[in-house]
Amino acid sequence: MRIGEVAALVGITTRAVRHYHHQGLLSEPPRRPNGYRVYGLRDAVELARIRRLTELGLALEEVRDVLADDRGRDLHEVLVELDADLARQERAIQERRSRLAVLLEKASGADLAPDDVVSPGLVGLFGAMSTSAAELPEPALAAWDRELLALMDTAATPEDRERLFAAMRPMAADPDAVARSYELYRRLGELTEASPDDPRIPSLAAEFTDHIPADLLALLGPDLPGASTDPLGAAFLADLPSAQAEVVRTTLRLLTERLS
Amino acid sequence: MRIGEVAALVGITTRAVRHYHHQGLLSEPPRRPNGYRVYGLRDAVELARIRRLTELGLALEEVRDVLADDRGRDLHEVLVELDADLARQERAIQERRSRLAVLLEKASGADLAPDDVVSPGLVGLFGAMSTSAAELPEPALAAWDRELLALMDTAATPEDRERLFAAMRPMAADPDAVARSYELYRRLGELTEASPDDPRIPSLAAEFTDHIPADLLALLGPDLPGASTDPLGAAFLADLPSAQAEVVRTTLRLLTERLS
DNA sequence: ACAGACGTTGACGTCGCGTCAAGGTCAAGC
DNA sequence: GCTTGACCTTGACGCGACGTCAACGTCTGT
Repeated sequence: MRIGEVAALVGITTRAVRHYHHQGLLSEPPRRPNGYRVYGLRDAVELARIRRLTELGLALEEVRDVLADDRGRDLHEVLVELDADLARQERAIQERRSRLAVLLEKASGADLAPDDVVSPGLVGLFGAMSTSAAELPEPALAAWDRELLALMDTAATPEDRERLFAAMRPMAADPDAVARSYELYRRLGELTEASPDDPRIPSLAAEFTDHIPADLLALLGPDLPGASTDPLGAAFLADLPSAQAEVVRTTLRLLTERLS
Repeated sequence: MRIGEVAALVGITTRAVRHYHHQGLLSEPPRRPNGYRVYGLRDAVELARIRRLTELGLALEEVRDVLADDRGRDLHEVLVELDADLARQERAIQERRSRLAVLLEKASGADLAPDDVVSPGLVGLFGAMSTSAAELPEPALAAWDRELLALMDTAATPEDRERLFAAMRPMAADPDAVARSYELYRRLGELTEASPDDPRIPSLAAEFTDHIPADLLALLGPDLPGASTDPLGAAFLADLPSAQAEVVRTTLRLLTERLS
């Protein structure tokens, strides 16, 4: 047989056959005087073996090792390992699909924005908030805060997220609390052009401080953004107009005091 | 923030961040006088968005399109398509795992050779044969035939295989039939050194012909290897010593006559 | 002053082939 | 004999999402 025939017989391309030669998986067969390779049935059987193993997901190098060692022990180990690997992949795909399912379900009712691609827990949190705030316009700064939450969603460990979202859920589900949050954000928004010593700053900071529930504060406590050492806090403050940054700084100071 | 800080914040490598810049997923931020990139919170949020989408399995190009078009319709289509793709992958993995499971189960009892990596149907067929022939030594040519079967396993369509294996199973499960097969193979093996006009050839061919059940012959009928046109038959005969090839040729001729 | 941890650009490696490019070979039909 | 078209040959680049040097400049702490 010539290369195209043997390739068609085992259902692969001629390119793949030559590739296997090149990688040392299959020894080069004899040639006709014109240079054409001549394959026998043994080659076809060997190719079929290679193909079955690669279709299982073995890398070509592993296939080569298996065919070289040529006895079962080694193959068995490889297959067990492969099965574990496939199991991992399967779980990963299922995880992704479940996240997708949440998104697609949500999208069937409402419109879908790119920043909505977050963990199911956070989707639930946002859903609760938007229900609570059904009639209220959302202040720009609150939307920004939501983006920050989405950012945290990728940064923290799953357990941390769970606890954080659990602590926030009561607030998100309470229409009064959400309305109060929006009111505070609105007043913060009014300070865009204010000077850093505006008289409204201390009182607004105090009200923000009072608005944070004790359990949520306790949870946040250990790593309250010091705004001095960590780059996240620094970038956060650097992005805000100075009066607003002052409110945040004061609020953080008050919260730290409340913790001690 | 510098690049390492923003990368750590969203849980990716600096190389990935620069890659995203290079691919146009994220615009280049301003630089310090020393050339260092300076990132703000918006960049971190954007990176987190990119990361969430890529983790779902979107290609960078798709992510770029989604972020560019920036409204839900397009994203929704992409996600539906993605879900379908993931579903395909999941099925493929499950298929592979189920084949692996058959192999691993079999391997726990007996030893495992590379050529045993075949379809479940064929594994069952071989299992039935080895049970039927528990006490008999397997002739070398029968082993060779088994390899050919494994070869067909990859070549034919699943339905063809199913029917073929179904037709062969009664023979494989019948100890008398298997013993008879082995006997014929043994006598074929004795012809390795014989001349092409050895007197044992016609009778052996006749016995082989009689040994094939009618239903199996009917199934094989349409594409009985003519040994003239198709390369598989030619290679098969070319690989055999001349006397044995003569037996095969005669048997094929007799079978063809029996069909007409 | 110097070590060590950061940053910069640029380029090559990964893996299993697909896909040209630039030819040579062969059987069939004119 | 000539052409056409299907096959064969080797060699080299492309893909996708970065990892990993290399060769170098910059900042920070002791």
